[in-house]
Parts: sequence; C-alpha cells; structure tokens
Amino acid sequence: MPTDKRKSPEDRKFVVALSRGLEVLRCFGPRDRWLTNQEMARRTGLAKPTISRLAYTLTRLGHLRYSEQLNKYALGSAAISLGFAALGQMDVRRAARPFMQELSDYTKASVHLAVNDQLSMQVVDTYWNSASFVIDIGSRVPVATTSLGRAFVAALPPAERKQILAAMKAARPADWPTTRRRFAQALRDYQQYGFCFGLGDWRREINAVAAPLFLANGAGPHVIGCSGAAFQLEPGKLKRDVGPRLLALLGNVRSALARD
Amino acid sequence: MPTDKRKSPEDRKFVVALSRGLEVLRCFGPRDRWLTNQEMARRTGLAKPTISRLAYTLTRLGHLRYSEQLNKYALGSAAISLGFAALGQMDVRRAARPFMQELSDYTKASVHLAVNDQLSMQVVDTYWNSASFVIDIGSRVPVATTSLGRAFVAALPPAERKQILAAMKAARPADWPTTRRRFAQALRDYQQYGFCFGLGDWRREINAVAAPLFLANGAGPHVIGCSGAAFQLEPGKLKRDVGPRLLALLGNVRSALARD
DNA sequence: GGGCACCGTTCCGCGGTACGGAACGAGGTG
DNA sequence: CACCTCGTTCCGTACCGCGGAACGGTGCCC
Repeated sequence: MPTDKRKSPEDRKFVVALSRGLEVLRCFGPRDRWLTNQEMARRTGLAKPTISRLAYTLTRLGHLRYSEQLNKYALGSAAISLGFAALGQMDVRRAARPFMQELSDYTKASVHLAVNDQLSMQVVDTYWNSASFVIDIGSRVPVATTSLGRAFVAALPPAERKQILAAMKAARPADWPTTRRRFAQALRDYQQYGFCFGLGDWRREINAVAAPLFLANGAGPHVIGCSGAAFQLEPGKLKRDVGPRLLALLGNVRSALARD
Repeated sequence: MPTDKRKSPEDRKFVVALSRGLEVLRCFGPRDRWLTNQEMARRTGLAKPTISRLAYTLTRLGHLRYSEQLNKYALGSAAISLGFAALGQMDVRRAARPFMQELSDYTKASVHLAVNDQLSMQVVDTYWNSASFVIDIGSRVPVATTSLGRAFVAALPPAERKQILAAMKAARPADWPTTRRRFAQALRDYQQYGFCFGLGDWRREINAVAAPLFLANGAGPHVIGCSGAAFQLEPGKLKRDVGPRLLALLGNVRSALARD
C-alpha cells in the first residue's frame, strides 16, 4: 500500500526486485526485532519463495542476519551503517545542536529534530534535560497525531500535502474525520504563527510545538519540535514563549548553515 | 571487491538486482554527499544505464533524492529511517549508556560503541566530556588502523578473521606487511589482556583501547572503546587502568542485558 | 555561433534471471 | 506414526533487467 510497487503503465526504469528487497527491510518496525519468513511474506504480500531469496541475498550482504535456532531474521549491521552514512551528511544536525541544547535548557523539556518517512516522523536527534520525558534518537512517531508531523505536512507544497493526507486516509479510514479536522487547524496555526501544536493527542499529558526548516539542498523539510509534560508546557506558554523561541532557533540554524 | 557480487557457481537464490541497488547506496561515503550517475558507475563498476535505472528506483522509494540543478543524487530520508529502525533494536546501546558515560567521566576521554561493516567500524554511540576529541555518532573509522577494528577482528572466529584480513590485503596491498604485523600483535594483546590498542596509527597523538562484546542474539561482536589525546592516555595507563575498567564496563553491560 | 566534448537518459532486442506453484524436508504435536 | 506448519529447493516459463548504441541537453572553447 505505501508505495505502489506495481509499476505504472509503462515504467521500464523501475527495478522491481530492488524495490521488493527494500520493502522487506522496511517491514522491520521498532516493535518487531525478529521476523519469520512467513511474517515478511504477509507484510509485503510477496510469495514465500520470493521472500526466501530476497532474505538470503540481504543476509549475504549484511543487511539482515539470521538466527539458526529461531529460524528468524533481524536487521543486520549493514542496515545500521547505511542509515548512519546518511546521518553523517546531515549538517543541519551539527548546526542545530547548540541551539537545540539551549532551548532544551531553557524549557526543561525535550527538543527533537526529525525527518519524514512515509507516515512516520523519524527522530534523528534529541536533547533533554530533566529525565522527565525522553524520545530517544531512532524513535518514530506518527505524522498524524504529533506536532512534528503536522509541521511537516503544513510545510509541504499543496500537491504533496494532498498525497500524504490521502495516504493517511487510506491507512486509517476510521480516524479520518478527526485527522482531517486536526490538519485543517494545523494549517491555520502554521499560517498564523509559523508553528504547529500537539496537545495531548499523541500521548495524553504531553504537549508540543514544532516548526519546519527548509534547506537549500532539495531535501524535504526537516522539523524541529519541543515537547514535554502538559502541566509544564501549557498551550499559552507554547504559543507565546516556546513557539517564538523555536522560530528564533530556526533562524539561528539557517544562518549557521549559511555561514559555512 | 568487498563482497563477491558475482554469484558463486550455482547460486540461484542470490538476487543480483537487489545486491546492485544496495551497492549503489553503499557508495555514498561520509565524504561525498552528492554523486553523479557517472561516479556511481565508476565506483560500482556497473554500466551507466543500469545505474540510471537503479537510481531512479531508489529515488522513487525515497532512499535517494535527486537535485535537478546539480544532476546529482544524495541519500534520502528513507535510508536514514532504515538505519534508525535497526538502531532502535540495539538494546546494547541503551544498556551500555550509563556505563559508557561513567567511563568517559572518569577518563575525560571519549567512549565509543561501534559495529562492523565491511572494512569500517561504524560508530553508533559516543560519549565525551571535555570537548577535546570527538568522533560523532555516524562516523566510520577503518578496521585496519584503529583499536575498535582490531578488537573486532581479534574477537572473530578464525575463519571469518581470515576472510576479513584477506579483504584488507586485497584493498590495500601496499600496507599489508604493516597491517599483518599489527594484527598479529593485536591478537596477542587480546589473548593476554582482553583488549586491543591503537597507539597513534590511525591519527597521530590519539591513543585508544577497545574490547569486544559478545551478545546472545547472534549478531557479530560489538566493540566498545575509549580514545583520547596521547599525552592523556599513555600506553601504561591504557593497559593498567583504562583497559581493565573497560572490561568491567563490558561485564556491567552484560549483566544489565541479562537482567531484562 | 558553430562545433565539440561530455554526461545522463532512453531505446530496444537478447539472454538469462527472478518468479511462484508444487514438491520436498524438517520440526513440532496430539 | 500420521498430521500439520513452515521454510527451502526445484524447475520451466514469462518477462525483467542488461548494456551497446543512439539521442538530447548543457557547457566550453576556439
């Protein structure tokens, strides 16, 4: 469902075997460390022998590893390594570090840097102070219900925004009415303030603000957000204090990036 | 060269297209953010049209992104996301955190957690105190010349050790005599002390110790190491103070992992 | 501005590769 | 011991990916 693996009308450029292999890697969520052949087949919709071959190939390349006793596969170190190669090239991360740390110090809450992947926001950097509430590096949070996701969607050009909203509708039809309303609000917030809110709808008692950061390098927008206990970050404070500081932070990051 | 992409005698299970696609992703090192079609072709040894198709596929899947004005490709957010999914499942990382922090506090040097990938060690977690010397998360260091790499190789079962040494010989024939000698020494160090040294041969004025950590989950050995300025970490101190503390750290991590 | 060199994409026919239904083998269970 | 489940292997065929060659675009130099 996520991407239409079926090649469009006459797409001879699309290499199906590669796409399928990556789809296999993708079915390892944070939840499931070990997957059986069968489970991968179910998730990807591919035939068992196909999975068997792809998994074999991925194992030989180090992207998966195999447990003899469990007869199950898990992600291997090559997969890690691949992601980190990508991470090392994110100079935003380096540039944003001191400012994120500073905001975290000021708010006593956690500050996150995230990028989008499918219907999740992938947290690639985190700062926190009191050990109150921690999303670690590597966590993924849903686009639909978090300030990070809303800021991302709000920042998207209309065409792409439509696409991702459609994907969300398809993924969770039951939640769509709520989702739709929340994103409409998020869009208004973004236009009015420059940032979006998440007030207890991802996790109760957690409030957050987030704002997008556009870079010159042609990547999708990155998002920086600040989240913490609801009693500590009431909506008023987010709107009048934390949000504006977040925008200032983004400005600082942009000029730090422009400098070098 | 790294892995023999050419299928062995009669390996009908190996999916070449998938392997090639991943090889394309692999050619993005920390150094090179943007690669042209041609450069990828050169590095992988594949024909231009092949690269073109693979890159197209990877771009559609979000693992690469394309700059219209540069006519170049860079790693995309899906690649990041993939790596982090793997990272999130490394509970070693969570378990080791407090102990690594502690060792870093004590030595005033940096402490690293790394996994192996091909001929590099991939640093997946870092702690440091004084801002003296920092290898960030995401860095890669060579197996050949670092304590991290030596500890990894020394910990390998003989058959695999032979393989990786052969790969290193093939990659840098000129350095082989030195490399060979150094690894022989590393092996002795490992047998005698349980850890290996890196004394200025990766970067001058940097000394380090590292030791492997075996886990029950069937993954290759992880490695934890401590590195810092040579004048601060003289060989004697590494051998008598830091090294033994490193071994204690490993013990703590193991029992922390066994607990839950 | 014309010519040239270079690079990336597209074309297209062939070769062989990846596909998946069916058979096989291995554990586990009643 | 028969039965079930799950993963791998077998194998013929369809068709997918391959790469040499042609094409179009861009920048450079004379």
